[in-house]
Amino acid sequence: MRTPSSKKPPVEQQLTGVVPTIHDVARAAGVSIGTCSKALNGKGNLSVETRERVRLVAEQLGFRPNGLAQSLVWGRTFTVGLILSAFRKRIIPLLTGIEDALATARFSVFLCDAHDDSDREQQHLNALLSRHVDGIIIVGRHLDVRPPIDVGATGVPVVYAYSPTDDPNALCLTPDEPHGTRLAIEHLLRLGRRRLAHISGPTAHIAVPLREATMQQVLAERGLHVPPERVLHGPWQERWGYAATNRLLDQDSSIEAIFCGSDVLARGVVDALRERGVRAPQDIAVVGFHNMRGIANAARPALTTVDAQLHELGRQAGTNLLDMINGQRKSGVFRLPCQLVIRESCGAAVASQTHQQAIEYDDL
Amino acid sequence: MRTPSSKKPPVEQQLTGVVPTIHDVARAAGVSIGTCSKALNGKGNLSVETRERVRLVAEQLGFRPNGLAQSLVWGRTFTVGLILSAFRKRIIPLLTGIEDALATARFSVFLCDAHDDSDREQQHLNALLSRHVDGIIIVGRHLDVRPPIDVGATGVPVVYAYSPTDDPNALCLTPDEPHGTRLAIEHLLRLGRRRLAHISGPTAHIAVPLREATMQQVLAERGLHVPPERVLHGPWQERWGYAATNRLLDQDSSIEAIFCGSDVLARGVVDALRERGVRAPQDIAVVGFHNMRGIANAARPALTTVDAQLHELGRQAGTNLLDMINGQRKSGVFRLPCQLVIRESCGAAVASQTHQQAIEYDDL
DNA sequence: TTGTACGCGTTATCAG
DNA sequence: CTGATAACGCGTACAA
Repeated sequence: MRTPSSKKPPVEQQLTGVVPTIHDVARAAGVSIGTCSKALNGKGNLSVETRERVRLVAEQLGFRPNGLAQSLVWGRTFTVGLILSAFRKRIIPLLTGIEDALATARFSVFLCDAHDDSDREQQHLNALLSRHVDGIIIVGRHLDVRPPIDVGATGVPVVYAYSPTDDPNALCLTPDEPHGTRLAIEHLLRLGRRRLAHISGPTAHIAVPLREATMQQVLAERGLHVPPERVLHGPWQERWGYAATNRLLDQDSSIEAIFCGSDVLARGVVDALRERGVRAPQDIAVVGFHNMRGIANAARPALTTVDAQLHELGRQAGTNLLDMINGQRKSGVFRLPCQLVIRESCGAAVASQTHQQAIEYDDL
Repeated sequence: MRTPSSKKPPVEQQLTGVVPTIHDVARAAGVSIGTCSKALNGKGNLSVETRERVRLVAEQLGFRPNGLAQSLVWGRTFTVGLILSAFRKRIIPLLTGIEDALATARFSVFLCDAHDDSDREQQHLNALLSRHVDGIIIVGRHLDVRPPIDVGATGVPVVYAYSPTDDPNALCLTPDEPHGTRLAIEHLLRLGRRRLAHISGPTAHIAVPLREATMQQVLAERGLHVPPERVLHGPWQERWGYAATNRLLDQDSSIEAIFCGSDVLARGVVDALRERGVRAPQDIAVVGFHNMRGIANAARPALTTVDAQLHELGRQAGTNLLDMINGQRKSGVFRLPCQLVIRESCGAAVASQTHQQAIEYDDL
């Protein structure tokens, strides 16, 4: 039998009082806990009077149902796990997109940072599974294919966002960088630029050679080509963009445009051009990648760049996961379109300063 | 009575088999669930043989205790809620610090983004409380004092990280920016700079006037002072740092050093100096704030700047919360020391490029 | 050394 | 219209 006062002092309820359970509400309202539950959840047939009375009492006591007990009964927790290979600036829009979609559906999100360590990733995964999350989102570090996670017999749905995996019946959402590259190159061609150069990062990760190949392909469709000596690889640093530009222009003054593997590099590029007295975009147009707003807007001229739409990708990862949690089966790799953001460094009226009005006013 | 086979098909266990409970383990091992529990948790007195047998069976079945049920029994969930006023780049080190401390203690973290909306914050808080988190960390948007949250009668411990609150018995950890400012100014004085200028952001948030006041105070201790015309406020943009520098030098060529309210501004400053032919640091030394590595290292010269040690602050927020969860009572506002990172723009040997070796090699 | 039975807080299915 | 009572999965005193 249940001791009526299993709580310490059943007296004072307000200040530092023990949190009330449904038993307390039932007792205070003079009904059974069954009735109480029905009253609060709007189920069953109850007299309007009792229902209201119970609700009032619950309100007064500050009753809040214990989610653990609910989850145990429901077999659902309304939580999802978010495993990050690493916590980087660039994926913030992705994270907010995911959070948006899930919080809207009243799901809570477990944040797990694997620190690029597969052991830690496994630990987090185990924790998530014992907490019975309803779904999992994996955000990889690069766009390279990553190994799939093993949820065992739990059947917990998994979505891979950003980096895909090679498990054929997993759902992967990844930015369509070839599409973004195509947008950029076609934009340059439309503006009459023919003699391009490409400054990018280390070839170790798939994204770098992929962008380069796509660039060449788009150009090839017009019978054009970027010769090897106008393609330069180095570290992802402004200084490399700067140095590469100087190296490039020292040996070839006929270049009409530079397509960069990132905004960081592009900023180094425009700095180098300005200091050489080369006008951008009139003499040489520049296009970046990633649309890092701070960098792109601070550059002189502000950078035209490819936006991977990571917030939208995150949102879709979230909603797709919710669908899967609701029983839908989904799989395959989906590449989401990019968008070209046009600023002064290529295509926008040089005088326009509208983009700069996006003041980062919170940067304290 | 409990139906022995409450699971659908008690046959296949491996592929897509239902996840086993402690009952399944007990049955498979031929013991009662009580014995089973003890065997798995190392409690009670069991024969080594049974204990091993049970453990083996559990292993084979891939048994994983249901955390919900455990939490219900323990009265603890080993989870904490992390409420962010807004998700900004700058607080990433803070977040990783928090995650580090908590994950090490095997706590899971609920990530809640309030989007600068107090209603959403309240919703997240309610969700966290019904999920019975063991503790909560609040990360504000600015360094200004923020309103406290109300955990009602739950007694859930709360730590405010970054921005403090005015609840006298709350625990707040916030960077000691006056200390950081003092480090910067004293560094400048040590290098013999006397005629300083200050370029900063909008005065709306406390951090801006506070840094300025501290600067004046440190100078006053040496009988020095920065006159109002050498203190400039504007938006947090590189362009403002650039413009402010030009305005400053147009009317006063005797300035020996510029203390900036952020690295973003400082980068605009060094660009302006270079383009005017003013040498930094020889003619004018420059100090920034925040140590945003990308910006600070890309600037020419690389920026000497104040680091708020947010990773460490996050770590301490985590460990302090764990202490409170374990029963310790803590309160008060604690200001954590900053650190001056010396680079070429003020104090470091100009030729040294060591800092730049911190290549952000993952910036794909 | 092992098993039984109760409790954690809630929902849901029955009788009444 | 309302009240017992059985789950949900686990930990643990207490009994055997």
